Amino acid sequence: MAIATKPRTKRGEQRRAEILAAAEQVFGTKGYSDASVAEITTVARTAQGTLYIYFSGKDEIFTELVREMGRMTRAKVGRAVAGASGRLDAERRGLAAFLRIAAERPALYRIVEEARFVAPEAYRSYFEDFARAYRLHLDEAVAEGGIRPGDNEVRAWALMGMAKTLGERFILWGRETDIDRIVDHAIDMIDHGLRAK
Amino acid sequence: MAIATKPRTKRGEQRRAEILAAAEQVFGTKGYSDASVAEITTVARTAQGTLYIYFSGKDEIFTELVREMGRMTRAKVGRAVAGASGRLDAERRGLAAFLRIAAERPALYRIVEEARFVAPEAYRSYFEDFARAYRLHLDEAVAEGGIRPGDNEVRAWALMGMAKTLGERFILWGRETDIDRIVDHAIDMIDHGLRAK
DNA sequence: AGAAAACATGATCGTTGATTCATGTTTCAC
DNA sequence: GTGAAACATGAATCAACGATCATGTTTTCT
Repeated sequence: MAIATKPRTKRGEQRRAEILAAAEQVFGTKGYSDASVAEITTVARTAQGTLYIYFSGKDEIFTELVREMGRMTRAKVGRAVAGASGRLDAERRGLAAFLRIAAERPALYRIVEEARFVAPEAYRSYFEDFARAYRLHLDEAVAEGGIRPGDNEVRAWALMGMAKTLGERFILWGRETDIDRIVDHAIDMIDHGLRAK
Repeated sequence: MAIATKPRTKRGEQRRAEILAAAEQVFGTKGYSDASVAEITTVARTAQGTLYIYFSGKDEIFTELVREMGRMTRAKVGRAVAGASGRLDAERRGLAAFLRIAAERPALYRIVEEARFVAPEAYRSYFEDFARAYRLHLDEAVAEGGIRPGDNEVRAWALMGMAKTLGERFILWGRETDIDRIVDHAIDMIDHGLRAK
């Protein structure tokens, strides 16, 4: 696999973006191994060889999509959480933002999950980066008395796991349109726990 | 792909089991597509053709492993939860049992997750069967006043998601040996929620 | 013991699909 | 406007691997 170069012209940028968009669609619907380079380039309306100008191979283009999802998720969730009134409000906004991403880019969502097997490095850093930030926010909230003390590393991963699985079940499979309904119920549990008063 | 038959002799039973065990190991370490039938049969110390006496193909043996994980998880978690003093104790025992399975059979754990892409039907029924039972137990607990009312479908999936992700992070990646520590912290959140009193 | 069914073998077949590259076209700096 | 660099093409290559099957061995049943 030869090394690929960054595009140096406007046309190049565009081609690369077209190929990425096509790859998102094809990987997202067929999965990594059923997706062929031939199909990706057909959808992108380019020749097969063109893909290798911008990417070193099938796996690199896949990994790049995982990175894109990482950037997007950090940006959107970060923005959503920015104006929150406290940690529990931030949890609500963050979860809602995440589920909205799943609804808008289901292909990208699946790609990240499949990355666990196709691009384990990229998968791990996606979640570890997210967890690191998550944990820090929880630590701050504990310090400020907004939430009860506890193990925030465990909490961060538990909360990410909830979000992932709710997305899979209600957005990807269930095509739930009322995201707020899911968020309300999940947040109620995160907020108060299950124990009867 | 020809249809495969159930073994009719003791030797047959044993061979099939040997092949399944080899497949668990190979699929679990290399993943579905990097695992070759040749390697599975080498590990099982049989000829390649032998695999096709018991399984119709590479995908069927993989699916069978997902079913095995389903049976084992239902059995072990069911047994663990049986003597619980209430729903919250059942949550604790169930989560602990699940994480112990992840520690004992990490290959099987990975296989189930990869099934999402390799054998989606098997993957869905694994989790939907589990969710159905989970939800019923939560419904009962609400009826008996053991836990607060709420949407138990959302709760069941949220709780399964927590368990899955904690297993991945702390058992598969972190090789955490103190399972009870993880369980304690997670259950504390499930029990009381995050909100400061 | 003998026959039939079940099981085991592994070399071969056939398909698939990622990657390459020689040739042609477009862009852009000067 | 011109030349060099960048970009585009798609047919050909090549390795990998799942599945098969004709032949041989073992088990079971009476």
